[in-house]
Amino acid sequence: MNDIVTDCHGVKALSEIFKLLSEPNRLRILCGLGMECQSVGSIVEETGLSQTNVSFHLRLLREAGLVRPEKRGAFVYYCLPDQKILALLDDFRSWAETLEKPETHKKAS
Amino acid sequence: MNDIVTDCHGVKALSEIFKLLSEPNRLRILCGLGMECQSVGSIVEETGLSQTNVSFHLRLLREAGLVRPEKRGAFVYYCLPDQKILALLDDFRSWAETLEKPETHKKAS
DNA sequence: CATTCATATGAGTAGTCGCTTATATGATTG
DNA sequence: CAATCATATAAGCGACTACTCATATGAATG
Repeated sequence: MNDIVTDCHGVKALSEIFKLLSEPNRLRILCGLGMECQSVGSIVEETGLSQTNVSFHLRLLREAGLVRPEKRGAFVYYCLPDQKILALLDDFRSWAETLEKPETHKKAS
Repeated sequence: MNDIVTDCHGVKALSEIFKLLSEPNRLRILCGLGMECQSVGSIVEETGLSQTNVSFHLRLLREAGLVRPEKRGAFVYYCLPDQKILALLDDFRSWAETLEKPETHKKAS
């Protein structure tokens, strides 16, 4: 019995997570939530995105279970279900920094 | 310069990596490379994708440094630059399985 | 060198994504 | 309950993506 990785099952589900994380603004939202739960308005303020846009992204993250809403009066606070993702993101980032991109052969004609 | 980017630096680069990983076929290609370097033809066979399509995906992965080409006669073998990515993918996958997706409120009206 | 094999590139296209401009829901306050 | 605040949804548009077909490059072989 090989690894998940070796026989590649779960690829579809994994790719969907990555698709969510592939949007810079969504990634910023998640990063901002790292510290503590935040209201939508607070996220709007912090990111500089429109309220509509933030709501749009939050819905996608919410439906995937990447963030969890929490009603507090008229406000909705969004939280990370666990902190593990922050560590994962950090691992990924430090690994990504080690990647050597090949030369981009630009011809001076 | 008040920025979230200071908090979440590297977000742009990270999101680009995730975008590459967000395509199921690319993820499968990477998985297949986990064990050993493979020729393009071998990847085509293994994935069932068209040769053109595989070449297209390989270019993106190559340009990002996620795979490395290695000429062997008329063949080009593609390899992972390091095995770390396999561990990262596996970490991500097992974390993803713990995510609880919210109810999708279907009204039977 | 001409042909064949292995891979790469380019043009075109259907579908998806992210964002914007309205508008709706639902809670709070007077 | 009317008005306002906080958030969510809907429709539409431009940009991007993944794929296909056609073709190009470059190595191996006769």
